[in-house]
Amino acid sequence: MSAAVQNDELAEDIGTRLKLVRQMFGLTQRELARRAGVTNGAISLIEQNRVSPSISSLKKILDGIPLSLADFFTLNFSSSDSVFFAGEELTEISYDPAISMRMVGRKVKGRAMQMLREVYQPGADTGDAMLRHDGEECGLVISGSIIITVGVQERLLNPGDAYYFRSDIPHRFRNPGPEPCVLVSANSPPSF
Amino acid sequence: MSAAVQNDELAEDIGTRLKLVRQMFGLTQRELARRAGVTNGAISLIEQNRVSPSISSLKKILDGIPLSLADFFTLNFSSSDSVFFAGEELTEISYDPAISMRMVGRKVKGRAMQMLREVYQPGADTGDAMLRHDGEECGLVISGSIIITVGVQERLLNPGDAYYFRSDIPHRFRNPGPEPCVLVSANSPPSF
DNA sequence: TAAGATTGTCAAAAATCCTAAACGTGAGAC
DNA sequence: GTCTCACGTTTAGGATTTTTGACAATCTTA
Repeated sequence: MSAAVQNDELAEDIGTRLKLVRQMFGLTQRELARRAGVTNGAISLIEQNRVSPSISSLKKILDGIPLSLADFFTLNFSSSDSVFFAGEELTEISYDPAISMRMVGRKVKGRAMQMLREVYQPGADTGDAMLRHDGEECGLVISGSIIITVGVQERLLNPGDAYYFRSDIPHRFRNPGPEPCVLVSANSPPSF
Repeated sequence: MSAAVQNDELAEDIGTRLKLVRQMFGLTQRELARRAGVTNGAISLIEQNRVSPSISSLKKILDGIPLSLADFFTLNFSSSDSVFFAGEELTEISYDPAISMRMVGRKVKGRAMQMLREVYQPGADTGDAMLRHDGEECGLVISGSIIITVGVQERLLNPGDAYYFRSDIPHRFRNPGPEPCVLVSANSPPSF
């Protein structure tokens, strides 16, 4: 279904920003309200910019995600932090994987990373219980194809396509095709 | 008088954070209130954590500084961002000025910088109208001594001592002593 | 089709924040 | 000393936010 999030060039207003963040984590107003210990009505009003929440309220809400105030205001929804990169965006990259990987997230501040080679057999699926952990994660599909879900975004990636996202956004990998999918991934900070 | 700001290892609460920021920019509650278009009472209550301000109020207040919400929550008051470095903290540094300068702010993310050699004659003073401009600024005293004021912090620096601060914090240099003061400074981004 | 659950929204009451105007303190000037 | 001024604090009341408890719209399932 890939209900692409509308990439407002700048999510300046708090309401839109909260809504984008909430959807990015796959939460409903009520679910987030339950976790945060506030009412769903409050979240509704805030997201419509009908009210300007107090810091304490916003903090409670973000704790339900969880996300720090600093991260909330720092989060950048502009396309330079985009989740997906088309294969042709990487055409000028050398075939050395270590180098091509860095190029995938070239607009993101450099960090120490560690690469992995992953193979998804036909039908493989990391499952409904979306993965979520600290750090950042990126990868490039080598052969076969795979459906990757990150927050509310979902896409079928073919050889040459790539991804880059924060690992604390719930994510899922599954291979619906008839052949194995091989991809090279990297995560930060190195955990293996 | 050097009313040293209490460096709470983590200024977690909004009130303390706002107070530190306000003092760092040399503003009184009333002056900030006037610039921001709120009342001084509101700022007083917020700084005492008697109320949790709404985002709109906090934004108005920060606009009076000015400082973005993202910067406000990101600002780090921990000692690793400290303003002053004792001379002995630099002892292991080679006598090459270009190298010693980078070591002064070694805990700060590296940035492109440009160095200057400055001489302050006896009585020299950059004046009451505190300097303020974009970028960052650091330096090391070579000979003589100088009183440097940065926000609410003030200190007499002797040869071997050094400083590092964000240039948008109001600052002032003056040499009350009988001999010229020579110091090597660097600022970022390069402006000369 | 209809029942049931889930979603986002809304109106009025309760809770919280912001303003206006006062107060107390401390530092200079005379 | 007293006067004056600037500072941060406090209080009462008006303004804004949050809760409570509903509502209609959209799915899911039978």
